[in-house]
Parts: sequence; C-alpha cells; structure tokens
Amino acid sequence: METLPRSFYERDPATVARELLGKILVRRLTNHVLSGKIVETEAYYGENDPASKAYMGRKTFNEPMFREAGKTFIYMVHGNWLLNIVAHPKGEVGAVLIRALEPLQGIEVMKKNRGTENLKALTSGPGRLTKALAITKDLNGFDVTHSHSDLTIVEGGLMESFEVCVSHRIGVKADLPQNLRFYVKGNPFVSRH
DNA sequence: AGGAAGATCTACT
DNA sequence: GTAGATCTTCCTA
Repeated sequence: METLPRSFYERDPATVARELLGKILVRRLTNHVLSGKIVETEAYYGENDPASKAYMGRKTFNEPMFREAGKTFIYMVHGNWLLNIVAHPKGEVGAVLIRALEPLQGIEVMKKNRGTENLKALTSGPGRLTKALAITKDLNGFDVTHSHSDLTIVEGGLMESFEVCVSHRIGVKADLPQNLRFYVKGNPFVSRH
C-alpha cells in the first residue's frame, strides 16, 4: 500500500482532513504492527483560528504547526495525548486532528494498551486512539511520509465507498463559522454522532 | 505555585 | 444523553 506523500499534506487543512478519511494509520512497534482506518478528523488553522493551538502565535510547544507538513504535532490535554498531522500549503499554518480510528490490525495489543475488552471504546476518540497505538510526545515532530517507519499513513487499498458528514468541531471554546469536523457516516467508531 | 486544556470514565435521569 | 470527578503536561505568574 502506498504511503501518502508530503504533497498530500501541503494543501488546505480542511481538504486534507476530508481526504484522510478512509486512509490507514500504521503504527510499528518492535514486535507488533497496529493499524486502523481513519474515520473522524478535524481541521485547524493558524493565527486566525481561535480554537487553534497556533492562535497565540509561534511558541515552543506549537512549533510543529509552523513547520513542514506531513509531520506529527502531539500535545497533552486533560491527561490524553492528541495526535495531529501538520497540514497546510507552504508558508501557511495548520494541522489535522485525528479523532477516531476503526481498529484493523493488532486489536489484542490495543486492548492491552487501553485496559479494556470493549472494541467500540478502543480507538473511538482522540485520547483513546493514542493510548491504543502507544503514541506519546516521543513521536512529536515525527515524519509520517516515510514507509516502514514507526508511524505512517497509507492508502486504504480497495476503497469501499462511504458518505462523509461534516459538523462543528468538538470541545472547542470558540469555533469558526464553517464546519471543520469530518467523519464517515454511520461508522460505529466515530466519537460522536 | 496555580490554573487551563481540542478528553475520558463512571454513574445516573 | 448529560453531569461531575479526574486526568497530566504546559503556560503564566
């Protein structure tokens, strides 16, 4: 399966967020491969987006958002690591938050990492999926455009058709007027319907 | 030192 | 579905 190239991420964050649906997030550990289909995302912009981590301008912790697209931006909220992929046209600022996955490979390892047998709760939320895939700050700034690395995103092979829904972003204090959350209609692993 | 933060878990109506 | 406690780092003072 083809790894998504950097050019995929060098576009408007909302476009990237929309097109990441159905792609496969692959996490390689020493003895296991974990993967899941991306079923829910949100787009974030830069200084003009009050919900964005980049809203306050360039700081140490949000630096990845200002740098090269196709790399991770990971931070902690309420005790959970949240995984973003930096996405923006060259010279701009933005990222896409991965909010939910449908588990594919390594489900037993994910259950162990999450401490639950509940399949529905394994990766159906931004903090849940990072725990299931053992993603922490250690992977901040990691380039996901290289195949065979510890964290990559690949094409979904035979793409089943699915309907995309949009809504406002979840949990943000001040949202923009446009809908910037994207999810696969009817998928049971979407965090909220 | 203190508080906020893009969430989660549990326990209910 | 909503309500409240708790979660752990980073930011500001």
